[in-house]
Amino acid sequence: MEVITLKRISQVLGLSISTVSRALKNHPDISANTKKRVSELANTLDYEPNINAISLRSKKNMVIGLIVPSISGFFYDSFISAIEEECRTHLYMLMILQSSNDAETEINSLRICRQNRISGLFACLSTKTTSMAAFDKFKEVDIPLVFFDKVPDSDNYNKVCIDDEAAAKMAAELLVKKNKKNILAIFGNETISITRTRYKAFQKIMHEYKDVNIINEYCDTSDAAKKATKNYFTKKQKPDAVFCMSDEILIGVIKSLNDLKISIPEDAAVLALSDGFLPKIYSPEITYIETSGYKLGKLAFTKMLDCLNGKIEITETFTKSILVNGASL
Amino acid sequence: MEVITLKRISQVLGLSISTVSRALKNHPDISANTKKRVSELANTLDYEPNINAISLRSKKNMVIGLIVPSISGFFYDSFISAIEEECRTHLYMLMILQSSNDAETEINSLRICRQNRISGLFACLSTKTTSMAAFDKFKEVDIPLVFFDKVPDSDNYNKVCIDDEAAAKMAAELLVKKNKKNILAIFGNETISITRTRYKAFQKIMHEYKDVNIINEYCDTSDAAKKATKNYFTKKQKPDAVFCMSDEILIGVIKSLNDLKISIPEDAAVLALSDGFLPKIYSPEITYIETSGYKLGKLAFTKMLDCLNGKIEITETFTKSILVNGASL
DNA sequence: ATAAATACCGCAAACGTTTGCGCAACTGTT
DNA sequence: AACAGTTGCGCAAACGTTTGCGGTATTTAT
Repeated sequence: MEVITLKRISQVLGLSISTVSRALKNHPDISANTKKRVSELANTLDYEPNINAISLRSKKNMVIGLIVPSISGFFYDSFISAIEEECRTHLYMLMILQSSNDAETEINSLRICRQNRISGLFACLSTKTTSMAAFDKFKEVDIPLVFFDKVPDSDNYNKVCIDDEAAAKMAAELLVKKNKKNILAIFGNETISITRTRYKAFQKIMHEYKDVNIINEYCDTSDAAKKATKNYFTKKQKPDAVFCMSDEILIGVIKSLNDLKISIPEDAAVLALSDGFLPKIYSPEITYIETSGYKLGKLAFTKMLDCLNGKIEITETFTKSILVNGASL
Repeated sequence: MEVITLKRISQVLGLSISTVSRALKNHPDISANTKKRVSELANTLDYEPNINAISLRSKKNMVIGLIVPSISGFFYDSFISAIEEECRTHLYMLMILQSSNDAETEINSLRICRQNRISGLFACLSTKTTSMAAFDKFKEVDIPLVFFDKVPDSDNYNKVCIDDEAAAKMAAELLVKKNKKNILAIFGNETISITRTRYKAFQKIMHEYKDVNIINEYCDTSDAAKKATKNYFTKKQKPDAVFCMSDEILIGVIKSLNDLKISIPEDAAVLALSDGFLPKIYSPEITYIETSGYKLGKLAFTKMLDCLNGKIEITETFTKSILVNGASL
C-alpha cells in the first residue's frame, strides 16, 4: 500500500502542500472548514508524518542515545526501563547500544550516535575506556551528555550516581544499631570506584565503634563470595551478620548460608546493597539499601531534559538510597 | 562547532556536492587525486553523513523496532541483548519500546514505529492485546514483522518461539523418568499462547502414564505460585515434585518450599522452564529446561534478515530447548 | 465609492543526500 | 585533421517537511 504524505493529501483535496501542513498543525491562517477536511482525510488515510523529513528540516531529531556495558543485568535493565518510559512520554525515541565493556565497540557506538545526530546521550563508561576524546566530540557540538553509574573522574561532565557513600554509611549504621558485633563485610572488585567508595564509607562508620569486629573481604564473583562465606561460617566463631556490597555477592552469600543450614536472621543477619529484585525472591526477604537503577534512570532523564532545555550548568547529582526492610536483619 | 556536511567539504575544496558525495563512495567517475583530497578533508573535519537525509532520500532507514512488555525481566533483557548485538553488526539501529502489557501503550508504540518508518519490527504481544489491526498496518506497507515469545494464534504472521511443546514434553518425560508420582504443575497466565502450548504438551505426556497424579494450577504471579505451593504442601498427601512453567513461578515455589523447610530434592523435586539465570542462584541449583531469550533473539534476527532480503515466506520457527542439570531433581 | 484591513491560501526555498544526465576536456585512432 | 571514445566533473531533481513571504479575494472602515 502506498505511503501517505502531505503531497498525497494535498492532491486529493486540491490544496497545496503547505496548506495541508498548516491545517494539520492548526495554524490560524487556515479556515476551519479546510482544517476539518484535511484532518478527516488524514485520519482515514492513516497519515503519519515522516520523522526523517522532520528531523532533516529541523536539524533536530528526537533520538536519545544510550550506551551501556550490557543490557542484561540486575541494574542496567531497570535503568534502561526508566529511560525508555521517560523517552516515550516525552516523545523521544531511544537508541540503545552495548559497549560490552570494550573500548573499540564503545567508540564505534559513539560514531553511530553521531551519525544519527542524536539530541542527547546517556553513557556508562566501559571498564576499558581510556580516552574521553570520542565523548568530547559531543560536547563540541553541544549535544547533552549525561554519564551514569560508571562515570569519568573529571568534573567537566554531567554525572548522575548512586550515592554510594550514603548507602554504605546507612548500612554500617544499621548493623551497629542492630547490635551486630562480628560482621562479615564482602565487597566487589577492588579496582572499580564504586567499590572503593562503598568500602571507605563503610569502614569509616565502623571505626567509630571499637567493640564491633569487622571481617572485610573482596570478592569478584558470586562464587568467591560463596566460598568466603563458607570459610567464615565453618569456623567456631561465626559472624552474626553479613554485609553484601552488591547483588552478585548476595547470591553467593545466600547460597552458602543455605548450604550450611544457617537460619536468617536467627543465626546470621544479612544486609545488602541492591537494586531490589533479588532480595525479594529469597525467603525470608533480604533487608537491603536500595541502589535503584530505575530511580537513577529517572534522575538521569530529568538532568537530560534540563540540558535539552538549555540549562548548561554541569552537575553531579545522586539518588537517595532508602532502606527496604525485609526479614533478614 | 559547525556541523560538517558534503556542502561544506565541497566549498572548501572548490568542488560540487555531487563530486564529493561520489568521491566518498569511491565512484569510478572520480579521479584518484580528487578522492584522496576529499577523503582526507572529510577525515580531518570528522565528517559523518547525516542519517536523516540518507533515510529521507532512500525512503529506507536503518531502524528496527522492538516492542516488548518490559525491558527488565528474566527473559526479555537477554533477548534484547541478542537483538542489539545483531543490529549493531548489521548497521541497524534499534528502537525499543515497552508496552507494559497495556493495549493502549502498545498501539501508541506501534504508531511511533510507523512514524519512524522503521525497516522491520520485532514484537511480543502484550497480555491485553485484543486486536491485530495496528500490527496489520505494517504488513500492508510490507514492513517485516517478526513476533516472538507471545505470538498471535493466526499463522499469517512470522513467529519465532521457544519450542514450548518440546520443552514441556521434555519436562514431563523427565519427571516420569525420575519416578515422580504426585506432581504439582504450575502454569502461568491461562490466556497467553505459551501457557496453553506448554500446558497441552505437558498433559499429553502425562496422560500416557495413568499411575502419575498431576495437580494443575494456573498462577499469574510469583505470589500466587507461592500460595498454591503452600496450599498443596501443607496437606497430608504432599506432592513429590513441582513443575514450574516459568521463572516467575519458580520464585514463588522456592519461597514456599523454603518457608516450609521442605528439602530439595529429598522431600520434593523441582523442575523449571527457565532462561537460566534464576535456577543458578538457588542452592541446590534448580534443574531446568533452558528457554533462552538470547538464543531466541539470534533466531529472530536471522528471520528478520531474511525478510529484509526479500524472502516473504511466512514461517514459524523454534529454538531447541536443552536440559540443564542442577541438583533439584 | 475608495482605501485599508483581514482571511485564506500558494510559491518556493531549505534541510543533506544521492543519482541520472549532460558537458567539457582530453586521449587515441584513422 | 577529423572523429569517436574516455575521463572527470557539475547541474538539477528528488525524498517529505516547514515556513517566510506574497498574493488574491473578501470584509470592514471611511
